[in-house]
Amino acid sequence: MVVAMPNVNQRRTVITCTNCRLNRYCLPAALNKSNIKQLEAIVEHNCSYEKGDHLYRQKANFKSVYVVRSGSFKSYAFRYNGKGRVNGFFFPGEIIGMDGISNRSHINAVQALEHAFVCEIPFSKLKSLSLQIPELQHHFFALMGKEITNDQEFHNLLSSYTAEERTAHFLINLSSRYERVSLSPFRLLLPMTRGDIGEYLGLSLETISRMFGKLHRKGLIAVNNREIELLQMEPLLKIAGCATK
Amino acid sequence: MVVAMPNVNQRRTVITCTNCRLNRYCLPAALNKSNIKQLEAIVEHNCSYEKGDHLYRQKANFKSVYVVRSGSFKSYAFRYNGKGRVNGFFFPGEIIGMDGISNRSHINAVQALEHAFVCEIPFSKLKSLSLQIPELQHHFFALMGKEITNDQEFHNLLSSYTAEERTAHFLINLSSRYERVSLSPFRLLLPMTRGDIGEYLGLSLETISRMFGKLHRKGLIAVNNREIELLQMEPLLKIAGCATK
DNA sequence: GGTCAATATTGATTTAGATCAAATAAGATT
DNA sequence: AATCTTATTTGATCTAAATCAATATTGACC
Repeated sequence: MVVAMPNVNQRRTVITCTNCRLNRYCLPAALNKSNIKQLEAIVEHNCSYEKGDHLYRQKANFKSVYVVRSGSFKSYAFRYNGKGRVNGFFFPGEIIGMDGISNRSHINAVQALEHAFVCEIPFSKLKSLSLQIPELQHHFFALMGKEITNDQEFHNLLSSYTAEERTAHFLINLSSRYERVSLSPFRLLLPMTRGDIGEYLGLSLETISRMFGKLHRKGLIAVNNREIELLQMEPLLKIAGCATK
Repeated sequence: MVVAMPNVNQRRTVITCTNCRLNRYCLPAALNKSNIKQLEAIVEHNCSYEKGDHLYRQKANFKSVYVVRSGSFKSYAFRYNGKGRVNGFFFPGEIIGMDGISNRSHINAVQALEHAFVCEIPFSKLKSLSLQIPELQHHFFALMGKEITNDQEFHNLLSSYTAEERTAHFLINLSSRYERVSLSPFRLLLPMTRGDIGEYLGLSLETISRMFGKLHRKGLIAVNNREIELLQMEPLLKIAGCATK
């Protein structure tokens, strides 16, 4: 059902895939106008979450995948031994919930880091529609493939990068994800704590703080609590282990 | 095309999905007999690789996914800064190549660790067939989903487990993968070097050797070069951070 | 505005695992 | 069998980052 709920970005307008500002980055990107209408019909637009609310919890039944419309989320999981925590952050245009596809239950919990809206897409309906629309099937395979390559590049990072390299990589990565949805790539407002970043990067929160300090002293970034400004991209990219074109 | 090539497991027999000893673990698992025939028609059975041969290299065009029939492979990647290496091992029944789906080019290279056979499945044909056979589409989504959850659990391991925990986890994980294809889960013949394991687990090769020694001194495993015997599963599972049912 | 709790910084100390360095041991090649 | 190369083990030392500890800052709530 399409709901007439005002949203941070598009007030007083009925939200649909057709008029959504993120449709270039989301599932509709692969579809023609009539197919987008079909997609719209299965999407629950603009579900609202407050900071700290859970989108789902560990072991919850898997029913849907979700796309962030505004705000941000973190996913986390612990094993029975208490180890392990944050394993992902999600920003507008990004898909949440693929951790439940194989098992029919989610291995992670997902929690809003700030007030946020998401669209919910029931997975069984998405699969049926994918059988009718080859482009949609193709696109969803590609999205899952992207998730796989991202995770593998992260494996690489965790198994061989120093604290400074990980921290720089984290900032560069956020920068490009912010840029993708027309947020400033040079002025990052972090919705997560140093502790969250540390768990995500396999470092202690103190080390994150120190690495921000180190990059600041090198003149590469400016740090003001949760606001990080990227001042010199070239050296940052180099430290992050990204090709500098 | 079906080829009459003798294979380690099934000599003097034409290999097809129907008669393959791995068909319970592979794509046919989800299909009925007539659908399996359709799948067979698009699979290139029994491509042979010698130790050290590459299945594909980094940045190679993505055309197919592969299923290991016998033998084993490792995947690896380096970034331009030289960091990062082994990021996966593949055993019979497991799928290789999903690192190429999103980009149409592979981010990893994949190399045989010993003499091996694989089946090659052209991805465009697999996608077409998936549009006709909903069970196949469902199953491939599930396989990709499984890859995603595995990678995320590995994120957890690399960001919060000690050297001993990682090493135990590695052994337990191999054990269950061996068991799945009817190999002994207690007597592991490792096809990879300590260096490969180290790169995979984000540890030095010396540390892998020392951890094998440590687990040996605790009486949990016996080590004879590449042959590892798991002597006490319960404490191993505990160290590995797995629930001991 | 004032109190409390959560978050972040900074310094001192410890430590797990890396690195350096030999010495075996196993496989491959002739 | 002898040689060479590659892989493994083991010990000594070093270091990056964790941990411990204290303080400072920010934000939430009454």
